[in-house]
Formats: sequence, C-alpha cells, structure tokens
Amino acid sequence: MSEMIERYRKIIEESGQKFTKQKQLILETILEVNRHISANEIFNLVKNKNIGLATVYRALNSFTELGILKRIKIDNTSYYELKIYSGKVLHVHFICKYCKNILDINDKNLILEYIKLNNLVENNFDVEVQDADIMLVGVCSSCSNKK
Amino acid sequence: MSEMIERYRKIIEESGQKFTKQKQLILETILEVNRHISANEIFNLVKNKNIGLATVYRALNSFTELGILKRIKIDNTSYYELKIYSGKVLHVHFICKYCKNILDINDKNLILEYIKLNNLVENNFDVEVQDADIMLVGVCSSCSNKK
DNA sequence: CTTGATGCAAAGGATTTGCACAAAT
DNA sequence: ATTTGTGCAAATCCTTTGCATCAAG
Repeated sequence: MSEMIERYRKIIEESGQKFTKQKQLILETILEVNRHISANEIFNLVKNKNIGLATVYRALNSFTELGILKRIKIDNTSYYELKIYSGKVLHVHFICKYCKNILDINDKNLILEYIKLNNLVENNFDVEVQDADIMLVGVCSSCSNKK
Repeated sequence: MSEMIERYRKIIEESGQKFTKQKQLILETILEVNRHISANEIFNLVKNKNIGLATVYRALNSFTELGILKRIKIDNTSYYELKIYSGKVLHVHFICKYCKNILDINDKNLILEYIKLNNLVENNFDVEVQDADIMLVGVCSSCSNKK
C-alpha cells in the first residue's frame, strides 16, 4: 500500500470508521486519475470490481467530511479532488464557459494573495474563514482563439 | 412599474424575449425579498397567482443568461440574487458551516483587491476572467460564541 | 396571425436511503 | 459477537422537457 493510502487509512480509522477494500479502491482510483472526478466516473472505473454506486457516494461523502477530499460543483454534478497531502493550501479554479474545462490556479503568489484577503475578511466581518472555494468563470485561450 | 423593472424589461425585450406578467412578477418578488432566494421559495410566493414551477425555472434560467441574476449553489439547490444595477461588481459570499447563513462580503476595498487578483490570473494563465464566484466557508461569530 | 410563453404532468439526473446480507474488529 | 459497511433497488430532491393551450406583438 502506498504511503498516501496509509495516511488516508489512518485518518479514516481514527474517525472510527472501517477502512474497507471498497474505500481503498476508491481512494486509489482518485489518486490515479489525479484530476477532478465525479462519483459516476469513479463508479465506472470500479464497477467491474463489484462496488455499488451508493458505496461510492457514501465513501465520497465520508472522505469529504474527513477533509480528505474537496468537493466542487459544476452544473448539477459534484466533482472531487484530493485535498490534504496534495500540497495545496487553497483551491482556486477557473472554468471556461464554452469548453467547461477546469484549470487549477496554482501559482504560489496568487494563492498567497488570496489567503491575505481571506484574513482581511476575517478581521472586517468577525468570522473565521476555514476554507475558500474560488471559481473564476470566463474564456480560456483556446476557446478565445476559435472565435 | 418601478424604474428597476423597466430596466430589466428593456434587457429582456432587447434579447428578443417577451416581457410577460409572469416574468415581471418573478422579478418583483426577487426585488422585494432582497436576498438569496431559491426557485422553490419564489414559487411558493407566487403560486397563488397561477404561475407554474416550470415557468419560474425557465424565467430564472433566462434571467441568469441575460446577466440579470446571479446563481449560487448551496448543497444541491440554486439560489438567485440580482446582479446588475444592484451596485455590486463581484460576488463574494461567506457561508457558516453550522447555521448555513450566508453573508454578503461587500466591503469595497476587499472587492477591489479581489478584482486585482483576478487580473493577475488573467495575465498569468492567459484566460479572460468574466466573473468570479467566491465562497468563503467557516464559522460566523454567532455560532462561534455558542461553542 | 404567428411565434414564443405558459401550466401541467411526466421525465431526467444526481444523490440518498431502507433493508437484508456481508465483512471488519 | 457486535457493529459498521455494502449492494441493490426504490425513493427523493431539484430541474428540465413535451405538449396542448394561451397570450404578446
């Protein structure tokens, strides 16, 4: 078992839940694809191994609550990506309104600026910001050139 | 008819669509509540006037496309708020993970900072940012005091 | 008139849930 | 053994769509 999976196992077991074959398989699948993936896509990748769609949903919900996964919504579907131990502090995404492709905005300086802003919000609005979903919407260069 | 409604009417008619009683009523309802409101909530406020739920959804989709409304998703439901002529440039929201209340982050300086960051993203990632959905997640002061 | 809009009910898609069975500690 | 997880199918919730009718320009 990979080091990653070992860490997730620890988190899951420490929460009182059992670390089952199904959960491991689902985690491995997400690790492998290494991009935003939906419950249904995961299901299609694992259904030959006798895993039900409900199990996939239950696992994804559980992992999200435990902070292992990050859920982002596009139209009416949830997509998931690994959250902790993935080297990311904050999630900033850009979605192209035409091709619907999602870009990860991973520039370190930008992310740091965003975090500063979150701190400003905390001070000005008397709240505690624990997470930020930032979705920028616009036109990617590829779709821009097609016009 | 209020000045606001007149402006929306213009936008709707210029897009080639008809400005019907139903659309007017839905717009007036959103204007009145002056907060995030779901299709179902709107429907409950207008159903006694013989408007179907489908009409509400069709109007909301149309208004969103025309840029009159802004759609934000919470859990599996869409909420809408007036976008243009509402004095807002960019939409930054804070949601409390406990009470699920949504705060509008309307501080002018903060918003301007966010816009600057969007411009940085445009330059660094070769995209055109047209809109930004920023949802901060955390704990509001009220829920924080209850612990 | 002609075209687009509406209301209703049915369909659709994503997600959740009830239940009997299986597997983990 | 006991408790939690699973697979399946049915149920649920939000949203969209087909169709006959209605209303706006």
